[in-house]
Amino acid sequence: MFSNGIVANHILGALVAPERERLAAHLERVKMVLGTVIHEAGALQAHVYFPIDCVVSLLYVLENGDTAEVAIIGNDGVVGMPIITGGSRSPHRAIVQAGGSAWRMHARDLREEFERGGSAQQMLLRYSQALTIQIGQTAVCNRHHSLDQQLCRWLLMSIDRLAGNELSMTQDLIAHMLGVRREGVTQAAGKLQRTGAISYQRGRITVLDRTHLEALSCECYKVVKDEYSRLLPWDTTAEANAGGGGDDASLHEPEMVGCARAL
Amino acid sequence: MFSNGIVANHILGALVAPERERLAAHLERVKMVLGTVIHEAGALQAHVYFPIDCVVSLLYVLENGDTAEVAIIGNDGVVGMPIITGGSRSPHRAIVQAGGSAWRMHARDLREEFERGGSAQQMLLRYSQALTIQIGQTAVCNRHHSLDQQLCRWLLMSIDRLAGNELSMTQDLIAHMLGVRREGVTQAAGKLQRTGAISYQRGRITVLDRTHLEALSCECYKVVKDEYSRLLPWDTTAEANAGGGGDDASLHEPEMVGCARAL
DNA sequence: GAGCGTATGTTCGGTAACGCACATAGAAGT
DNA sequence: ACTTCTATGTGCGTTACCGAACATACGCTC
Repeated sequence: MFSNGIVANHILGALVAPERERLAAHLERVKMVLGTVIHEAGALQAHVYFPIDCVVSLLYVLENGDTAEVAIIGNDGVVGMPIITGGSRSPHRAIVQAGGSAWRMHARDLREEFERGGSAQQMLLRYSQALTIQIGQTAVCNRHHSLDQQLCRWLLMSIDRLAGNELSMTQDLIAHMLGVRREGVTQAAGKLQRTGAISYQRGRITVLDRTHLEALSCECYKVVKDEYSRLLPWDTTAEANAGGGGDDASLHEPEMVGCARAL
Repeated sequence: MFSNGIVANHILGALVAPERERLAAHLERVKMVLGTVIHEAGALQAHVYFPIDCVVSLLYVLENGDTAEVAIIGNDGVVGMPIITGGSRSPHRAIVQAGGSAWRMHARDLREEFERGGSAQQMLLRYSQALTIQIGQTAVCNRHHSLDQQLCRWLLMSIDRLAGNELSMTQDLIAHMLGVRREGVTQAAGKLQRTGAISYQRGRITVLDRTHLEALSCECYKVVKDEYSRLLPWDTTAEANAGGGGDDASLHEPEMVGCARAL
C-alpha cells in the first residue's frame, strides 16, 4: 500500500526499487490545501514536493501585483527544482491550485540522492527539461495565441493532472493564472459552455468534451504533452493502483507561508 | 593564451583547473556565422556550444511560421542543455543571432564530465536554472509588457552578451525574435532613437544611453540579470583577458543545417 | 550615376483585450 | 424571508497591436 502511494507520483514511480526505498525513508505525506503558498518567490526552499493528486502552479507576481503562471505541476513532476539545480530559490511563487496531497522531503535528502547519480538523477534531469519546455511554451502561447485558445490549453493541462474531469476553480482564479482579466475568462468560458465543451457553476468546472477542447486549443498543448511523454515515459496502466487514501491522521500540514490565498 | 580563450565563456571559466583542462582536450573553436541554425527544433543535438563572443537565440517556430524567442544565450551560458538533461532534443531552434565564435564539444564528452559530479556539474545545473528563469520571464513579459518595454529588455539582454554597445540586427529580425510585426519594432525603435537612447541605420544599432533603456525597460530585465549573477557569479575583471582572436586557420564551420537564415 | 535590392518610415482600418461600471444570481448565514 | 458575500454576465469606450499597402531612403553593383 505504501509503495502504491509512492508510485502515484511519476518521478518516484519511475525509480528503480532500491532508490525508491531509500527515498521512501525520507518521504512524508502532507496535505496540500488549495491556495497555500508552498514556496514564496525568492525564499529559501527547504522541501521538495512530489504531488500525488494535487496541482501546483508556478506563478510570477509582478511589482504592480499582476500575475502570470509560468508552469503547472502535478503528479507528473516535482515542486522545488531549484533545490536540485543548486539555486535553492526561485522568483516564482509555488501555490496549490488544486487541493490534495503530496510526498514531501527535505532538500538535503533529495540532493544527496541526486548526487548518487542513479535513476533519481536521471529522472530529475529529464523533468527539468520537460518543465523548461513547458515554460517556454507558455512564453510562446502568451505571445501568439488568443485567450480562447489559452483557456483551452490551460483546462486541458489542469485536468490532465487531476483524477476526474472536474476542477474547482473560479473564473477569477483562472484569470490570475493566465494573467488576463476575469471578464475575458467569462467570455471565453461562456463560448465553451454554449458549445457544450464544458459546464460550470460557481467555481466548479466540468470538462464534457475533451476532444473539442483539444481542437480549439493551440499547438502549445500538444507540444508540451508530447515532450512530457517523450522525456518521462509513464505506464498509464500503473496509475490505477495510485492514490488510495492512507490514514489521514498521518498527514502533516506544510508550513503556511505569509500570504497564502494571496489571490 | 589558450586558457584565456577558454575562460571567455563564464561556465568554462568558473571551473576548477583540473576540470577545465580535462574539458579543454575536447574543445574546438568554431566560427558562428550569423543566421546559422546550430540545432534544429526536434533534431538530435550532437554538440554543445560555449559562446565566446557570439549570441545564440532559442527560437520556437509555430506551425504557421510565426516565431518567438524564448531565450538568449551568450558567453554567460551554453547552447545544448538538452544534452545534459538527457533529452538530447528540444522543440527550440538554436540560431546564431550575432556572429562570432564558440567552443564546441561532443555531447558524450560533456555528459561524461557532468557525470563526474564536480564543478562542471554544479555550473551546468546552475545555468540550467538561470536559463529556465530567463524563459519564464520571457513568458511573463510576453503577457504583461508593451512592445516598447520588451524592445528595451531585448536590446539590453543582447548587448550585455556582446563586447561593445553595437549590434548588427535589422528591425525585421528583431521583430521575428520578439514575435511581433516589423512595423511595431520600427515604431518603438523610432521613439528610442528620438529620445537619444539608441541610434541605428540599416541593421546597425548603437546603444547610446544604457541607463535610459533600463529605465524604460520592464522589471523582467532586472529579474533575469539578478538571477544570473546570483547563480553564476562571474568576476568581470577576468573578462579583460578574454577573446583575443586565435588563428583563424584552426576554425571549423559548424555543420550547416537546412534552413539556415530561415528568417 | 542609374538601377536595384533591402531597410526603414507612415498610414489606415480592423480587432482582441483592457479598464471600468454595473447587473444578475447562486450560496450561506441570521 | 432577508441580508450578505461571492461568482458570473454584460455593455462601452479606449488602447495596443495587427495586416496590408505604400512611400522613402540607403548602399551596393554595374
